[in-house]
Amino acid sequence: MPSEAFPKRRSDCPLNVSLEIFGDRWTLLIVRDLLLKGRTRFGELLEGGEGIASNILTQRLARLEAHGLLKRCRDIADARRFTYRMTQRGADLAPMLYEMILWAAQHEETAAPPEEIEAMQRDRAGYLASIRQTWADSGAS
Amino acid sequence: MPSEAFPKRRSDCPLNVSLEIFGDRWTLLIVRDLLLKGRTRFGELLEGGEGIASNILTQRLARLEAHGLLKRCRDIADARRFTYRMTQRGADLAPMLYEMILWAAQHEETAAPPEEIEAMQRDRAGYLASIRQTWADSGAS
DNA sequence: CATATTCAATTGCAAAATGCAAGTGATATT
DNA sequence: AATATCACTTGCATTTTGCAATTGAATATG
Repeated sequence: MPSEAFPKRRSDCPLNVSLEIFGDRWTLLIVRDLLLKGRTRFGELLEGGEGIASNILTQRLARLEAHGLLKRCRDIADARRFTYRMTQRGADLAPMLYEMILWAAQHEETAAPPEEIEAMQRDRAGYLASIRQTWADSGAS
Repeated sequence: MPSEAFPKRRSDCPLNVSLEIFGDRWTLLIVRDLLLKGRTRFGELLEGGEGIASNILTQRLARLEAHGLLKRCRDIADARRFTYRMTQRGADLAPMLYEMILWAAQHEETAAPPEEIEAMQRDRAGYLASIRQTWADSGAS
């Protein structure tokens, strides 16, 4: 019997599988903050800029953890705290994020500085490498 | 005052902009059928495999059209029908779809044949070119 | 012409997800 | 001991979704 985090799939099409894991308005914003902005704590994620509610954040973090995209650990220094870090599996979403960001920046008016977008476009590999760096710096194992 | 299809943005972050346009469980499945499977009609999209409801399909098609990702035309042969085709703007989502498909196929059990995934991975440019071909064949202008 | 069928879309209504404010318990700080 | 912080959790109103039945326009059939 499928649990809450793993309801029965509508189909096994890989695109659908992706959408059932992170196809909603919030999940990838959390991934952005963890992977691209180097955030690690609940409170930091709450202030992500789009105003996610704490109950939604809790639920999405639990779902991402259940799918092995992030891991949740007690903070060593402060036992009230947890740290949230993307796993390798989760960090592998970077190329997809890159394409989503680039599409919007090219086709819509966004807050992304044009020169940054041009740099992204010019050096995709470099951009992805810098994400891997951010991720590694956050203390991923 | 923002219309229904264009509610006020939560933020102008390009990732958020993308998510506000197609960040839900259904929209990209429709894009998949239009762009990758060469479907063009409402009835074909209804039978996409995941069982989308007709009211959701109508709403998503309208939203995609409002954002200029597809265009809706009366069928020349049968005036009851409409044809739905991705625009260039919409077809530019192909690299993102590629990454979403690849991620799921690499990290989850999916219906995608492993040899197809390996071929995709080996020749990204070729895969994207074949999508452009499918799209062009559907009669896009 | 009359009837039936196809097509895209709409309606009604139940169920689920979301948004928001307030509250909880465990831990830390003073 | 008193207060503050942190990560949730709860309650409840609003919104979105899912599903089945239905609509009206256009087409096909007898």
